[in-house]
Amino acid sequence: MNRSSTTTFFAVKDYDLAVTLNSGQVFRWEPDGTGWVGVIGRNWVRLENRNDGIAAQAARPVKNWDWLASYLQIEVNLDDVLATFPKDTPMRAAVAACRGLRLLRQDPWECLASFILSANNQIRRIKQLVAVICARYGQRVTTPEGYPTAFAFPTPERIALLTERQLRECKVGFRAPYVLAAARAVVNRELNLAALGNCSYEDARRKLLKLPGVGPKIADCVLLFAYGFQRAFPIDVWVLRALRDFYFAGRRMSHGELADFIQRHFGPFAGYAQQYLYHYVRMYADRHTMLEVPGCVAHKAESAECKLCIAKFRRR
DNA sequence: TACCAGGAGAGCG
DNA sequence: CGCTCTCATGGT
Repeated sequence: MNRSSTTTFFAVKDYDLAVTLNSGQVFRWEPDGTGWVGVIGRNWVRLENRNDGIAAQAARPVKNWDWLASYLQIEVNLDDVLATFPKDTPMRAAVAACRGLRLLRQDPWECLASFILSANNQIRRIKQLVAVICARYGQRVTTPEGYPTAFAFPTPERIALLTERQLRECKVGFRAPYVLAAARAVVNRELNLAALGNCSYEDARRKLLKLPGVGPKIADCVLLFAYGFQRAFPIDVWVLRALRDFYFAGRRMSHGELADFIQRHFGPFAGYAQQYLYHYVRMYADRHTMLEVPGCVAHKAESAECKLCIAKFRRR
């Protein structure tokens, strides 16, 4: 039995915190020197990469760190995941560019509410919205000496008590009634988030899709990032561009054609592969560089239909 | 100024 | 089914 301590260490290889915490799957982490500070549940945490793993610091002594190991998915052997990816050129390039990218296992309610806020929004702004909502309505959590105050993500009970107006005052815009409806659905037991993990992927997805403001993309984000359904394959604008340009020569695809291809091509860890594609194309966007991907069929053919390359180019 | 953002709902043919 | 418009808001 380990002694209670405010610090611990996870021996793990191929785990890059910067890539993982900035890959658009979570909105609660801020850089702190050479590490990262965030709140998981009611716990303030600081994480830092070491050569041979991850050093963690909490605000209070911790006896059992299982909750953090689960959140970080420490036990996942990344090589086993990567080995299942298709061996095509775009996936190879994405894996090479995103070394150490992992999928977290987040709290379902926080994940659901956060991704409802993500609709037609930008990551930078989603982070701001979440921070404001936590600061305004979340419970304050203990922080170590010298660190600014930190807040937990507000419970569905707390959100359900708010008015749409109060949420709009947090600048969430048209998403206000959606967040409110989700909170109320959880509180009045129309939706049992804890039970979704025991459902099949299809059942869980159907139940999430009943919520207003939750469509296929947001449902798949929650199923992948909070429940670990590895089949879930969120398709946002960037992933759609990546699929279209990498695998369909820049032409438009029907929904059926797309779903068919994804199921056939990406294997048992399709959701993981999706995250690599997403972060891969997005990291070039942030650098304002034109994406010259070996394997980008449309680009290789110098077709004007390579929307991904055009998008990068126009961002300069 | 116009367009975009880890979308989804409503109205239309 | 598939298309288009709209929904707040802030950044480029």
